[in-house]
Amino acid sequence: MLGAPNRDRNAERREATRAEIIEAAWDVAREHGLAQVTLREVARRVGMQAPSLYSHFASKHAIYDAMFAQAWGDYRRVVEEATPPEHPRAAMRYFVRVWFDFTTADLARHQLMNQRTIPGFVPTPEAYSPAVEVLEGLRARLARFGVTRDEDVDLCTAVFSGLADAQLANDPGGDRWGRLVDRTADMLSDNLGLPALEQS
Amino acid sequence: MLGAPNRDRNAERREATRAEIIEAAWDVAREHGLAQVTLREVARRVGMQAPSLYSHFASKHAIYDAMFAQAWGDYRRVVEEATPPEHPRAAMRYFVRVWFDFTTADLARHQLMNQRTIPGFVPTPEAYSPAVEVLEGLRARLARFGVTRDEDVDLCTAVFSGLADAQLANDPGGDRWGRLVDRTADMLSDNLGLPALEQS
DNA sequence: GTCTATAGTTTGATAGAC
DNA sequence: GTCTATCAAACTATAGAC
Repeated sequence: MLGAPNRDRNAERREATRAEIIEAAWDVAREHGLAQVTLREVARRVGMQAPSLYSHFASKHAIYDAMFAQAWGDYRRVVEEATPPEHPRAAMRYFVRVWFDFTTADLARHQLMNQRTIPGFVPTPEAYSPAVEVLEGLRARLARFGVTRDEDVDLCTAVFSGLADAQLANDPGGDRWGRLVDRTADMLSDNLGLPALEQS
Repeated sequence: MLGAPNRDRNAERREATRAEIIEAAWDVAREHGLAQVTLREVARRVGMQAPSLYSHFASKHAIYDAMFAQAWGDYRRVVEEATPPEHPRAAMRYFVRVWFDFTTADLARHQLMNQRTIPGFVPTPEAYSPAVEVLEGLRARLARFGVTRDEDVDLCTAVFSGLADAQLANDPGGDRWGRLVDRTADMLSDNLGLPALEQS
């Protein structure tokens, strides 16, 4: 009898090709804009003809979908691997900072993650699930500080993204709103009634 | 000699046609999305053939440009005609409310005013000027309350738009973030050190 | 799995008659 | 100022050979 190999080299290469395509799509998005991603250009960069992409993705939207999932998956990993400070106020600063830095680092990624800029594109539930988990993670972390009401969490998310949006929209590549991260976090902490930092 | 007429009926009708075209474009944008506005569909609604639009606008972007100018002009008018409350804290609530209601009332308009969702479209300086004036107006009004530093104004604008963005992105047509308008305004007032409302 | 060839569609814009 | 006719281009997607 033939022993079943414990690695599927075909599947591995297939997955590698998919990753290559997605990476090329990100490159195009960053250089020319998210909506300007074309199959021809993506294919050109991976050394294929456009129709060959259909061996790996069912449609162009499927590529966007994979990019969406990857982006939110990356952010989830960033959040999960990091260890926020113990103190609630310090943690709040940390949450805002991590979100701000991640979001403002890549405009195309921000547009895909947080805006509906691609006509007709709606992420599939599977692609969307990392985003849901991120929000649940935030909810859980805030709950440890006694922040449990939906409206409190909603206030946080709105203020978080407002800051990053303003930075990208009005001063891309700059620091004008980045300088307000700590202050904004403290403002939220005040409003939520988080305990003051002990002074020594 | 011929007396010069004091009304140019041709110019008036021309202007009326332009307005009609812009209105049709808004209708399409609201029904199908801002990026899905096509000259054919706009023309159809005003009873023209697509090429006829070029008698009134030099390009499709010129239509977007006029829409952009109109949207910010409308908001400027709303802000200028309104009389905010005297008290700083009440005024802050008022500012946020006006912005929130105007922005969330029309997603397509919001995308055109505040996001860069149309590939390649950049508003002309003339179209942009109402937006600048709105910001200057806010700056002036905040200055009356002693809020003069750029970073204070930046904080306000970021929080304002964050709230409206969250509403449109996560609960369009709903009220989940609308309920946070007053609270958010108060949070800003606290942070800016605005005087407390006198209690009776 | 990649290719060539091409279908099929949509779109912005121009030329020129009236 | 509006029309018809048409261009020119771009794009996604499919069919079928290899």
